[in-house]
Amino acid sequence: MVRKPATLKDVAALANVSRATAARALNSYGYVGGETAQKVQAAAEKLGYRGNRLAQALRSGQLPIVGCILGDIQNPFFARIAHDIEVLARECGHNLVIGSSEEELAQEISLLASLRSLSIRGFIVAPTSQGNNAHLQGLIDEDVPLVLIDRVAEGVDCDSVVVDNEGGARKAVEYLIGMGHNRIGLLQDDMRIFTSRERRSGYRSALAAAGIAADDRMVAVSQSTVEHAVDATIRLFSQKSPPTSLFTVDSLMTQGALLAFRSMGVSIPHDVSLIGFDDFNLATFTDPQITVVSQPVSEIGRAAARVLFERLAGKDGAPQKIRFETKLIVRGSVSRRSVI
Amino acid sequence: MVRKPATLKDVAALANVSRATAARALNSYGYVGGETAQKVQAAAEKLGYRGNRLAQALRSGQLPIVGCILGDIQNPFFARIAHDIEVLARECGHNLVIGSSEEELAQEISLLASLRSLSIRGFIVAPTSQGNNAHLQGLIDEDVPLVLIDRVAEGVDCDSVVVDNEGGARKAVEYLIGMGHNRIGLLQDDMRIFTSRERRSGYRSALAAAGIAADDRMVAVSQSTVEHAVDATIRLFSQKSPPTSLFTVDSLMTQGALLAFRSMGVSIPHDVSLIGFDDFNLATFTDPQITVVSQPVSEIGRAAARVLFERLAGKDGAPQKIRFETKLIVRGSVSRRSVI
DNA sequence: AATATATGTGAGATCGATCTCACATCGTCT
DNA sequence: AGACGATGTGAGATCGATCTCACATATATT
Repeated sequence: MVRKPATLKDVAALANVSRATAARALNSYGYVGGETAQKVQAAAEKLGYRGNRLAQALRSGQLPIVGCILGDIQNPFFARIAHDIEVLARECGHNLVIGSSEEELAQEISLLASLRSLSIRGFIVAPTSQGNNAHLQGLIDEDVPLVLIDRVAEGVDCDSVVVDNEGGARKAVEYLIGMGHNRIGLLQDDMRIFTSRERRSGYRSALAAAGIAADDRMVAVSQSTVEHAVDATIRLFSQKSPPTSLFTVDSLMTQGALLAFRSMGVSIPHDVSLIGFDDFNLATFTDPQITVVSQPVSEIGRAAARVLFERLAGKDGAPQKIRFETKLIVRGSVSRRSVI
Repeated sequence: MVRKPATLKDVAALANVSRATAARALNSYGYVGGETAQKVQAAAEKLGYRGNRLAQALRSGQLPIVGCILGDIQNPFFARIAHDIEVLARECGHNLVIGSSEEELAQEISLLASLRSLSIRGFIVAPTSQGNNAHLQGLIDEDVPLVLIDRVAEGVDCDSVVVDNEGGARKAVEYLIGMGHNRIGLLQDDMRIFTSRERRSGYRSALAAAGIAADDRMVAVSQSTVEHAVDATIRLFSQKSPPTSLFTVDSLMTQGALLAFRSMGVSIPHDVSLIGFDDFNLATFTDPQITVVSQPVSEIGRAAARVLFERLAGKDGAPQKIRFETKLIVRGSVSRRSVI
């Protein structure tokens, strides 16, 4: 029952022509007699011939696969992006290899090396690290198309798709300040991560503009998972004089903060005000609904894929740096606080 | 600046040996002189040689990649599974290609064909369809390892990892009945989908056991996304005599139902009781917390990957049919109803 | 000393598809 | 009639790694 897939040789034999002719007939290039072409088509049909993409790739040097290295597919933000990229890739006749760096530079590097040895055509990467991006520069040096997504990497000059993190964070914090808050907490993930740095920078600049001194006790750092965020929030709010409001840098952390507040019996927005970066499905179900800075998630993956496939199609030119705006969506998780 | 990656030939030339010897030195097989081996290693090192996996694969007939076709990576259930598979694959020196069938059989078939032409080593598939599984049978006929996940396909005899859908659904509905409900709604996705059928079957058998007649007006069908579930729920509860309780077959639909109830001003559990299949992060944050039937999501992907890699390692034997138990987690979204 | 065995190495075939080149066979134009 | 272009086709090289086979040496055994 174990029959090997048919090869071009088989097709050629069945059609009584040479491999070269069979190839011409199937890929329609060069001169092929009409009748011959038919014979070959028929033979291919009968054998269920379906070219070996590996062999084709060996010859052409390129496998019709694009690689995608993200922080974590479990994060709905990245899941959405991965999905959109996959859809576009399929439309372009490519498949998608996914790797998760788990925010470890070493992992990212080894994953990339492993994918490169596959002669993959192009990459979309959400780089983990700030500096140390020789592995990414290496791609560029060898003219392998690379699109950075969600984050840019220092000193790596290539296409990128990001959002206005700093501006979004600033809007959020300015809104809190405008509502009378001055003890504003920040729940962020690791400083190695670009978005985390930018969002913190927006947080800081909003504070500075309002003349509020930065205070490290107002800042908690955790990994970007619901569980870690719960712990970090509890720690942050167990201090003697905790923040009166909290800005969280992504939706998983927002959810973690929500769960933490519930477990601590802290009421939102009565006891603490909350505002998150990145919208999420249940943000409007919770009571109160959660005020967030939203980013156009559905655009990001598509934009990155579009740029990548343009490059694969041979488009030259200066790197495209796409940056989407963010939007403050006011709901009910922030309350006005009379200044004391 | 564009230097091609070094090939074995380059290494051999630099080390002044033949390609064969270089290969032997690098892969340590056959006889190689100690000194020669060193020279080759050094040359490889200097050139940054890193074998072309494509060429290796063409020769061996197999690319160290496993394919994974799921319904939708955006579903946190599948995202979790994909993540776990990716981690295990990496440990086994493989990469992961992901495709989304979007619950379309045609898509699943074409995706599988496209991945097969890559000479991928094995597959993990969540089959969309009930019958019509010739494409899956084709894999088995050619001895390509295949593990079905979350769902099994009729007439396809291979490894599989599923949960006790029927039992889980029965537990949920029995619990509702025990709480005095007899107008029990079901929000399910397409009947083509295995889990949907099984969970409905559990729903039906619980009703039947309690002597409650099945009523099609109590059943709503929608795609498995939050948005579609919102609409379906609203339709279901806009009838003259709507259900007094609802069982939803997955977490996205549960979230959709929650949003729908909120928008309709229906209070849980006062007006309507709700119980969902598959737990989710915010289930304990909502007010009330949501009662669910949980499945061991973190086990499923890992189990499937483990089985797949055992097969890839050459393990023979009868198909493994793994089936995990589900667990009813009682929280606060179901209220006792006095029988009228 | 002669044969057997262990140890190293290289030439060339192979995987499957593609592409260049050479060689046909037509028709057409001067 | 001879020549040139258009049209069709096949032989063989190529992509890069691997593996078989043949051929060397060196060491061991009788």
